[in-house]
Amino acid sequence: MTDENKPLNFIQQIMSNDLKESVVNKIITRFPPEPNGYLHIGHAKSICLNFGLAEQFEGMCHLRFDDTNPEKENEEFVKSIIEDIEWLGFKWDGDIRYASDYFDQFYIWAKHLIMKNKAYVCELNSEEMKESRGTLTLPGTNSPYRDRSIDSSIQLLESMKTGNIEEGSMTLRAKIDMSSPNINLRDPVIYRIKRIPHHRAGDKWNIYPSYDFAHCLEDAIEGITHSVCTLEFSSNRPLYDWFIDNLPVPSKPRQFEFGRLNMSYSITSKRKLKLLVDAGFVDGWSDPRMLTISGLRRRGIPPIAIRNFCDSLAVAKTDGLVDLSQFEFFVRNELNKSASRAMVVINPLKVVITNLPENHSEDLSVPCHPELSLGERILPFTREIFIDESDFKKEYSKKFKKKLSLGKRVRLRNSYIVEADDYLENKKGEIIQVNVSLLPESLGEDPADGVKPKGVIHWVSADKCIDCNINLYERLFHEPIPDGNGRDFLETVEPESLKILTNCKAELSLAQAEVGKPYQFEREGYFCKDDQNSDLKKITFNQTIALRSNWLEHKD
RNA sequence: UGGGGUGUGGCCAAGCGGUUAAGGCAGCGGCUUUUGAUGCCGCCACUCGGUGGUUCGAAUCCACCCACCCCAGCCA
Repeated sequence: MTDENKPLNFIQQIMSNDLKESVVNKIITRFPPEPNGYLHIGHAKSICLNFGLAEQFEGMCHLRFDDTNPEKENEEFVKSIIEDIEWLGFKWDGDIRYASDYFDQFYIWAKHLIMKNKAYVCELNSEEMKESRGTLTLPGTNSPYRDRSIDSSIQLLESMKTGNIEEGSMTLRAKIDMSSPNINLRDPVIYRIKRIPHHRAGDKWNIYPSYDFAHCLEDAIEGITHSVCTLEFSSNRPLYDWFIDNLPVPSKPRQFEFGRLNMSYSITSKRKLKLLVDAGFVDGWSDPRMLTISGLRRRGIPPIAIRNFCDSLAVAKTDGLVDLSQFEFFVRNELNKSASRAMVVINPLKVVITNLPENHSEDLSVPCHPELSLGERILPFTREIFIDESDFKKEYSKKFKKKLSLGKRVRLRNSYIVEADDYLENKKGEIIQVNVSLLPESLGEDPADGVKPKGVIHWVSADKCIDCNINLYERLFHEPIPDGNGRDFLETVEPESLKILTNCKAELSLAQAEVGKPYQFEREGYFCKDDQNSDLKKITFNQTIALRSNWLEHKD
């Protein structure tokens, strides 16, 4: 799985060293999602990192839901997260864990801090607390409740817990240093009152632990050795260490931060993705235009492509912007290897092969892949076929040499060579039919006269095909950094990013297309059957990604 | 602005005092091809945010400066 030629990243170096010097004897990592939204490609990087590290160093990786805020969390999100991790192909060690399983222990440790005079119940409301916290340059001032007695804090915490105190009126705070240059250390909140039930803990609690208090303790309880998170938590690390140092925890985990993944023309923020979903800009969390794991799945991107992409990413402390094309490379690379080939005409134009009898029908057996033995499929070849509108033009031009024009010939992919004789137009001057003649001996052979066609085009039998819809996608945002320089990212949403084509013609074999299986529609791109808009009458295919094209109009 | 972090080609990134400054993506040129796909070949930083210094030798060490990111939720 891991490439030995690749130099170790800084976390691997630390782990390798910790093992060598017996700082730890086994690496234990964790992936700790908050169930308040769906996972996206940024999480995939973290998943691949944490699970990958555990595998590489023969350690363990836990899956733990950081469910400390019942206001935003629910079971739907828990379910989707589990589904996405499994789909990516990872298996966590032991049972699924939940921060809420440790609530009793957290409470005991909170009282422990009070007893050691390291925490106190504060009656400042949020505005007052904000004022007394100071600013980046000014130190904060001590809360008037900072020196209240230990007994009083213990009693008030108990009342907070049992639901006798109004929300927002009291908090439990760590007693650290109101003048610390690190604002996180200015008596941070440990517990806040939320008199709402928890999706797992029920109505047992009216107070819930804050992230900073809970996260390090969860890690310590589970024996996590290396708690890997993203860069924005760097200034929380001293607080992480403070709790670990001041509580009788069973182990001493350490936190390490790496740069999160940003992708051009995309949003990798759960909060902002939720905005897109809630405002109806997209078709739910699994809209194929979003880089959510479920969106990528619905779009037909193989999990291995996501993993290979994530593994190619640097684990460092720089926060860069990865070009979407870098991801697309891994998608095409995987799909080219694994996708079955098929022919689908997206904008059909009727072609009549005039030198074939009316009822001509010939079954061509053709391979499903140019190199791999993925089997064969039957292609019915008949007198009337469809080709794509863009593959015929009356006049030949050098630029158009690979396509069909009057007097010129092309190869029908997997079939015969035809030559265009004439065409029919409607009143509007649109071409509605092309008449061609077929070169009889040209199946699998070069033409007898030695004039080889320059191009190959795809086609579908007009009578023996299926109708289908095709969803074509463009990037969801028209700015490389949708939320760049203070802009509202919703304003950069591209309204035309989904194009639905309803008159497409697919080869017969695609009637049996399976959801989750990738297909290459030759000369067009990669597609998959949509799991939401396909029915027995008509299938919808989602475009995964177009084929690369080096062909430029201005050349030739 | 106090604190924390980061600056190597269009993008990502290796580099850890002595290399002609890896590699990938993108781009460009060519060959092959019954997918203008794939594959293959070639090109693409006299220079590492800037300026000084240390050294026989600096992207790597030191000093100062500049730019960008994160922290002032009872979010995570």
